[in-house]
Amino acid sequence: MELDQRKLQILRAIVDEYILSASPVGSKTLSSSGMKWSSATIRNEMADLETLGYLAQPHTSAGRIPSEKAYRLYVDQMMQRAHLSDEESRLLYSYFREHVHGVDAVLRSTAKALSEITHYTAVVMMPDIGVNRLRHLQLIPLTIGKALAVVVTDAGVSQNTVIDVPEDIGPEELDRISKAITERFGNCRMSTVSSKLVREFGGELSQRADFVESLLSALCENQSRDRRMVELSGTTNMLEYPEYSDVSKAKTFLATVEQKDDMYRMLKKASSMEFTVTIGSENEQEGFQDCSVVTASYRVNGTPLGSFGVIGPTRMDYARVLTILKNVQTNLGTVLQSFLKEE
Amino acid sequence: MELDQRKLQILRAIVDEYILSASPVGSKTLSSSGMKWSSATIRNEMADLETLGYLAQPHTSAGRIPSEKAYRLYVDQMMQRAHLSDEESRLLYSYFREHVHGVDAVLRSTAKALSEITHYTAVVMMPDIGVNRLRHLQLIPLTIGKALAVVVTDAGVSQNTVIDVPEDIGPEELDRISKAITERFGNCRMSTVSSKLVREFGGELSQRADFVESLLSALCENQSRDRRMVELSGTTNMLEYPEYSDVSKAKTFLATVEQKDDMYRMLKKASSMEFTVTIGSENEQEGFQDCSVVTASYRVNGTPLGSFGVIGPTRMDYARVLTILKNVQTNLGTVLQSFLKEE
DNA sequence: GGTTAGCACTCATAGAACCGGAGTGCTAAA
DNA sequence: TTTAGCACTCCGGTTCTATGAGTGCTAACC
Repeated sequence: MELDQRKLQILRAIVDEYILSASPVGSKTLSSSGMKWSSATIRNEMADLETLGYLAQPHTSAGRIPSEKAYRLYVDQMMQRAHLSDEESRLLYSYFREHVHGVDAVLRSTAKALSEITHYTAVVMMPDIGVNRLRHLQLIPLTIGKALAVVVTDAGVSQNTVIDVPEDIGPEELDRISKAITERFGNCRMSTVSSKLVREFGGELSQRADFVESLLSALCENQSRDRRMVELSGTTNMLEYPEYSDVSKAKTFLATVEQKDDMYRMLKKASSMEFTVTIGSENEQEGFQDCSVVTASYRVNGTPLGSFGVIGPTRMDYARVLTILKNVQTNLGTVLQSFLKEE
Repeated sequence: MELDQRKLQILRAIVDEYILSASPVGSKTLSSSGMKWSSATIRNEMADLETLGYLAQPHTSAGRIPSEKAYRLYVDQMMQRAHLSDEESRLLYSYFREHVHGVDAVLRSTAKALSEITHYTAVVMMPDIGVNRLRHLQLIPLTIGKALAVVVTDAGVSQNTVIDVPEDIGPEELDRISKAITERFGNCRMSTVSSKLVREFGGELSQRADFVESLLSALCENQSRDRRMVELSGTTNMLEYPEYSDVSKAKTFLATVEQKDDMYRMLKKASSMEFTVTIGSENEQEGFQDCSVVTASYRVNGTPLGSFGVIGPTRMDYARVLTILKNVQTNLGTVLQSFLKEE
């Protein structure tokens, strides 16, 4: 069933107002603030919108609040593009100018910027290493039987990994192996640097095939096991909204958001889409039933590397958040590009 | 003014009870739970204790709550040693058995263990690099003009640092410089590897003295600027205590605890002491006026490397926390020792 | 027909009044 | 010196009431 023009207009006004005030919107409020119909007319329309499932009443004789269905409609069709003030976009940009020490730092800085500007909670996924190209592998001896593997890719530096080394491999040989791998696989995507290729390749590496294989699997495992691959910021911002004036609600939210595994899965899933908006119960996470999550992917040369997003109450300012995300997306694209310029 | 035996006994009972219940303790409660005096007697003593400043009354006709002065006395003189159940100490120990991938991982695991076992907020300071001995320095070329410096010390791995490199130094030379520095300064304390020594030393290094100098200063600066040098865990545990059922209080607490710079300073200061107990307003931090902080230092061969601690409400279970910290301290000492065995 | 004014009705919220109970301080007796 | 007793205080919870924002419905209006 199609909503006519007037219904749409009223619905939008209600959503806009509710996003701002967080309290149910009444017909009088609307008619006295720039609506050209009387409160009675609006009342009738609101009753219709309620039976259609776009509005809900906390109790009789309260105003209406938007349902999730309404937010969905709002986001998909009705929302008007928000505008960032010059100062805001300058502020936003400055976050990317300051820290240029590698991809990780930029992404962490992104999380901070997002949370500070939106006043919601921001979450940023560190890029999957698989799509990146190997620049340099260095094995550094630690103690007997242990070494540190440092992987540098075209997108920056990955986590260091502590690996086991057969006792008969000395520091010099580690160095030689590092050089051989770097030389052979430099500029290959990490995901293709598999043990298969190693076995096919002759020379020094083939003699140490077992070791190299275990090395690579250790690198991959470390990658997937590492929980620090999502950066959070502004978790406590949520405590400012009346939705979370109840401590127990705040606690479940904070607990959910700190499940880095879940956050990672969520962002990973979203990274194939340019933007996603997930409203209330559309979220898989138990603790996000009253939240909305808005994400954007960051990409370099069209390849999606990962995603980042903002988590807020369902009545979040979607328009504003989306423009901010769009802004960050392009900024981030430019900065990341600069890390890969000599592809 | 000295407190007689009976006053002490009553005071202790009040503190014990208040730590448990979080609500003011009345004279009847005490007399009916194993105290050998009548409520009237206890009442008189409580009145005395109040004028002496050890107790406070939230309002007339409420029970008494301990003042900070009382906690101080309790901690310094009256507290009885708490006992950990076998299961608890086994659990505690298991945290140190699981993750043995380097110092950082152990300390992170420590934070988690502390917060989970105490149900308070735990904070652990990463060790200062200065006291450690250099094992290996590796410079890895990133792009033109940039390189990654990886420092391995006897205590494990430090953060990686991105440094600037003069354009006329190529990958091979970086490698040679790495080796030269490693060879010359291997086993020296990081703090003594200063540019002075570099200048005094002949050979390749002296030709590149400027670069090496800037390299070392970059390493030191990175060390001091890095905000990730304190690990937090269980920040949201505090929301479970009635002290923080008010969201605004919870927010100020969380905000304070996330000031990693301040936390670092606090722990750094405490690391010269074996244990510290800081009660309420004794804390420098604004947001900790209603909290107590208990810390312990971790040391290897007698040298203090850093410290860790627990933050909770002033009515925290000091006895229990202290035994747990003591336990962790020895465990940590043993584990860290094993990283340095081949000194 | 759609639109609007008017009116009775609902119900959450805030404040006032009230009460019970836990706890005190003081006094007097043991 | 200790304790029983008693009057008093005051918080916290409950109940009651007034207020007002907001509704649905009806009837008049254009």
